[in-house]
Amino acid sequence: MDAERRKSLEATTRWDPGAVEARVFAEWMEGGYFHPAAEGSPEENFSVAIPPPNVTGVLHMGHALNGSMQDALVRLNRMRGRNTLWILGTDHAGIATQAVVEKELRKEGVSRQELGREEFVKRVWAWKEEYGSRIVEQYQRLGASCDYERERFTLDEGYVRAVHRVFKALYDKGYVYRDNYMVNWDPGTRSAISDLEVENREVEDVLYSIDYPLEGSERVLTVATVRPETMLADTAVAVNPADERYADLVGGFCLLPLVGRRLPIIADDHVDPAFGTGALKITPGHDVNDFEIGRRHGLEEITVIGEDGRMSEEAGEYAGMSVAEAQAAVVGALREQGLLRTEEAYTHSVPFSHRSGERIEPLISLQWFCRMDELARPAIEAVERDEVRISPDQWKRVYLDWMGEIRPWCVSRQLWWGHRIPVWYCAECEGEIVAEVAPQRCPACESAELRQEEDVLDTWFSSALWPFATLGWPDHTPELAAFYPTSFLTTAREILFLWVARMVMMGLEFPGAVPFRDVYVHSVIQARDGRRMSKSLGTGIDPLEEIDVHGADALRFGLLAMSSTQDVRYSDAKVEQGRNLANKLWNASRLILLNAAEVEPAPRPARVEDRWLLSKLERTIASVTGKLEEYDFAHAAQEAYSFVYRDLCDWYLEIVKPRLYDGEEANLTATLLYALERVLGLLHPLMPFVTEEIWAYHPARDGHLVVHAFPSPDPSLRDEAAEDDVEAGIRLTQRLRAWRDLAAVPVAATLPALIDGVEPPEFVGRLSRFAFDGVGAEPVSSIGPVRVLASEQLDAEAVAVRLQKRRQELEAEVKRASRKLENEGFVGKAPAEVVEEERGKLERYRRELAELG
RNA sequence: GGGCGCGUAGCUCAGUGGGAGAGCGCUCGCUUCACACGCGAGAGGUCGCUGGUUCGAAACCAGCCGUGCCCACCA
Repeated sequence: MDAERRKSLEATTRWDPGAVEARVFAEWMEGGYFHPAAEGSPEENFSVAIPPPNVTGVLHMGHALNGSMQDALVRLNRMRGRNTLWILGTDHAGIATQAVVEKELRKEGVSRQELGREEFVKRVWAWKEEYGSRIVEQYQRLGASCDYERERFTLDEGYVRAVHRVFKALYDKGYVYRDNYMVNWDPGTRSAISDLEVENREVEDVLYSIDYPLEGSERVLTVATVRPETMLADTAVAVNPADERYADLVGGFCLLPLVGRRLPIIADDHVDPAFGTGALKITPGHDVNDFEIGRRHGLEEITVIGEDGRMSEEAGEYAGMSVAEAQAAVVGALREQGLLRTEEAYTHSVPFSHRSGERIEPLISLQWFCRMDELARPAIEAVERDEVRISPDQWKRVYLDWMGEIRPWCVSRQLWWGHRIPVWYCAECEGEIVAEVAPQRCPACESAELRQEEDVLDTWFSSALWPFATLGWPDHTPELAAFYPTSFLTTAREILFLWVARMVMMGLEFPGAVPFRDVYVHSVIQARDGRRMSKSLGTGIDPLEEIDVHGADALRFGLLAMSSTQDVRYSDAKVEQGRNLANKLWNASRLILLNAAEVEPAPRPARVEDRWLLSKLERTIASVTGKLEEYDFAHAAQEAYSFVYRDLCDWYLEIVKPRLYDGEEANLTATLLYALERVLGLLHPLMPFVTEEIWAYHPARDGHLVVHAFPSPDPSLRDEAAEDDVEAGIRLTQRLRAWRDLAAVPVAATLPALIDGVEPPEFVGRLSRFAFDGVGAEPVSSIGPVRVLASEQLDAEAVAVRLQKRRQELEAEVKRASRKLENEGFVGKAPAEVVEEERGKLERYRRELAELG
């Protein structure tokens, strides 16, 4: 270390992440450490595909947690010498991105329709070029060691080829088809959406009972509905076939009020005789159940609500009204005619669009669908056989349950931004051509008048190809050969079906192998008050601000430490704990580095505390590494913290300070430098910046820590005897300090004492300020083997209080242990070693009590 | 309607069959030559409730109360 650097290290008494992080990150990038060669096999290599954030996105806590976990594993494996790739990229996010650009246009007073499709898509690309890398830069602030040179986008050129290849293949197999079917229509985005993008909310509606007159009779059939406006599209009334009340009416007709249409009365099992009157109006055009019933009975499908959420021409006098207006009008008319029997408040769950927040309007619409059952079968088997391991394991069941009941996926969206569906329609022969590239002529009739499908694909259709499309599939690229299947995936549970399950299906169907070996479903970090973190609720906490204030290492540590298998509230305290740990590490390292002699780092224990430290370090390395491997990030972080604070700083460094300041003991500095090197390596996956920066001052440094060897276990350094001896010494030191405190001894006073029994390690007397060479004076108290001698620094009364307290503690313990040992059941049935242990305790307590007198 | 969680110190959370733990907060004491983002010592808990299993339960079982999430086409 040259004089300049030494001076700077001496002066920097606090870890200052703001001054260091950007520089260290730039060094990593320059070193090219994140950009592996496409060599080796997926079995030897380690690869992770990042869940691609939306291009419109800004880094939120979910990304930060997810990223901290992935980076911990990526760095661990890179340091272990594996060829490691972390694939990065962004998602074109159809609806979100289109909405952002449309909003911009509105400010300019232009609509996308006025602009036209081609121009609009150009505008979105321009937006993407300008703002699309924002979130990627934010991942860099976190320290994420992604391969930024291989960044991908779900709409880039190669990706489009992959999507077209997949669409055509699924079409050729008959999985993808076009059909008029009931879909979840989102009036907000004016597009169909999939079942998974629908969320059900409890809503209070009014349940209306309406009388439908029977044809040729004075009787009426009373039906119940929360959506009277849809009656305009009714085409039947259904009753349960077993319902005797209506048996004679089945096959007859009733008359639809307001409209006058004759409605057949049909029997269907779906009808619950116990609900309402047991008669159900059937609206195949606007209700999912009714649609199914209608198809079973061959009913007419009438549509009275348009895609704009307003009543259509078919609604007659109600045409043009909003759904709410039509409802009021219909109810008014029914009331006037005396057909409205009852109105009651009714709470039920109603589908809403997850995208726009608007109430879903079930509509019959011509859309593209993908049949899923064939694709699901191998994806179920792969998880059942643990070829894809999902943990924590309750999520495996959730995955399997959902896959078992999978339904067709509506993949078309009425948007402009996205993968335009590669289907062309011939104007001449009306043929349908599915092709990977735009065809020039119709293969059937040679016509050149071809029109491409207007709709685009669901964004999740392209995301489903992420792990292999990013590696160059459908080409046989070196990247694909080296890194597919990927090793590991972390994800939030909300996209288990939307994304993870579909990747497994597509991976098996196309490259023909599972996309990843391990899926870890992490918990949700909630806002401080326990609500969801959400931008709209204003409950989000900005990870970038946390990084500004406490540093990236602090945030990473905090997030990992607070993560758990259950959802947790965001804990500022844990982030501060991380910041404190970074600072502690920095200062402990300063102590070592500024006092280190010029020696090779090596474990050269000279005293029992050295053997203890090395043994504890071994234990910690094994344990922390094991926790990381089983994705137990919280305990990995806590154990690393505890080692650094407790074992290394509070005890070992305090114990060896005199030896260190002496500067004559080469063995000690060799051991310290060795321990420091291993600690930095161990902590680097969790806290990359501070560890890399400290490493820059380490005399053994031969390159960046990011590619330094991760500490491998060295069982020869385990020493249980040293651990026992030093830990006994630590406990004794703590008891002596507590004794002093209670006896109100001045802090600086050194108390005379002597040892009766086994000599404790040297540090005990020093750290507790007892001198064990006392002679002559009278013992006033015993603490283990230590006999405290009378001196003018002792307040007799305070000592008496202290002794009394200890006596009471011991008496309680003796009582507890005796009672246990007098219990015949315990002595007779508990394992022998448990009983033996209890006997030992009792004896020790009795002995100490006797010593106290 | 079905499923999965959770209820432990003032707060946020670990612990899942043998003496209640961590971080933060709180109290007391420290200008100790790495660090006050520090050091030392403490206080603080009928482990939601009720039963059961067991020599022994915070942990296992049952019921109840409270609370969160996911899935679901009964108007």
